[in-house]
Amino acid sequence: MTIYDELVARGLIAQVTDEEEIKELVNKGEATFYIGFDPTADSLHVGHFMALCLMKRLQMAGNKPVVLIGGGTGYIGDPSGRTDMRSMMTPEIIQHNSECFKKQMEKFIEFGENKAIMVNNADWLLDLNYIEVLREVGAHFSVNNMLRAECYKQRMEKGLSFLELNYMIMQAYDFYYLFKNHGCNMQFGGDDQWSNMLAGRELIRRKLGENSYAMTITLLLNSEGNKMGKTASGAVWLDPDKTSPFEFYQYWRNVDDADVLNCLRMLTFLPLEQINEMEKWEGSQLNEAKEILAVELTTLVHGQEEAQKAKQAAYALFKGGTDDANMPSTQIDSSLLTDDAINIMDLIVECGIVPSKSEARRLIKQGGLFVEDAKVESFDFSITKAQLADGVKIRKGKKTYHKAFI
RNA sequence: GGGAGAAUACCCAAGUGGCCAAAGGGGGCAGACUGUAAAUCUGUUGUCAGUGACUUCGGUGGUUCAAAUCCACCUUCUCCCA
Repeated sequence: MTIYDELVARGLIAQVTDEEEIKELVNKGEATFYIGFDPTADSLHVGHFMALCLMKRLQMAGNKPVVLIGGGTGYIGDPSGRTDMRSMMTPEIIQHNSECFKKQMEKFIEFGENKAIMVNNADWLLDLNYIEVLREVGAHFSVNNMLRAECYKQRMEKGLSFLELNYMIMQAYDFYYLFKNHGCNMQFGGDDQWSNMLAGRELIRRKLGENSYAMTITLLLNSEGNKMGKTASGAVWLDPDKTSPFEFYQYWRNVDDADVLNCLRMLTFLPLEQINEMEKWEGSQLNEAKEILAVELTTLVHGQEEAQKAKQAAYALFKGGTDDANMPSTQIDSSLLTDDAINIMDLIVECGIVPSKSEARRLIKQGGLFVEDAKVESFDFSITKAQLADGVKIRKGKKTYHKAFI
């Protein structure tokens, strides 16, 4: 199976500008493609992960990836798919975030001579001269057309600043710049980037009279049509300090039945035959598929060792095993103890299991808090120093486990 | 530049002087049922202390015994006209 067919079979491709030509380019390994990442946070998340996987797949097929860090576009903020204005980031934060991105990416993509390269559009965008840009680039854009683009349409109601309107132009310029200076003939991105990508393609055509290509990746949605990789407390991060390997594992272990196969296909590197085999699985057997998904992804992101630890921790907690060494834990400072003991509510707030004491109170009242698998019945329940010395297993509801020790 | 309007808790959205910690929905959390799933049903959802206190309705001041609600100014956004 050719790489292009595989991408299609995995459901990764949303839109392409020219299927036949792209197919040939990619299959022959002749594409130099770029994907842009805006440094909006200090860690990559699951959404980025998909793009990285795609890069890896294409790299394995001989194509050359260009990672573009949006150190310059970060100054503007992409309005696509957003209903509110992005808050502006300071240069220091952008710089910091860019560096965090770079570190994380190095784990996935091979950089180096004739391999992937990484560029930062701050290097060329920040020095642009306004008048020059208007003449050289702005002249090629029709505001009428821009406003027709899907990404701006949604914002016509809520309002769109001139700053944000320029995001498209900056991104188009990026593509043009990379085309000219790095021979980059293709751009990939999330499906919400489609209009921006077409704009770049258009710019290249008008300025250089050359053809370039664009392709978007299907957004990872769950069966309800929401973006995946989001939890109530925010995104699922790739940084182990922001989302622990155990939580990461659990996130995937807990996806809806309806979404498992999709995730396996789009996110893992398992052979398609193997995944198709799982399609026959039904009911509780899907739990196995979820486990495979969780192990595969955790391995990719955090390494095999962490993945196994997470799996074992999950087994210990949910299948009655004994190994509880790998669950999330918090060390309690002895200064929090009074008379060598700590109240259970204070303890779980300290561990971050609940955000406030009121919430802790509620939890206990509703019978959702367990210490060493025994339900906590009273607000006065407390844990002694001796117990903490051995490590105390705390459970909130059915799925949240935490260990406190001293 | 002129005119009209909006800002409420995680989100959407009621509320136009005391009965407002603030309806309703979504989301979240917990319970039951399950397969660590979905759907469903129940409870809960500002903070701190056990039936009470404190802080909240864009910001700052003011009127009043009493303000999310009235007034002034500021900020941000939307719409109409130029």
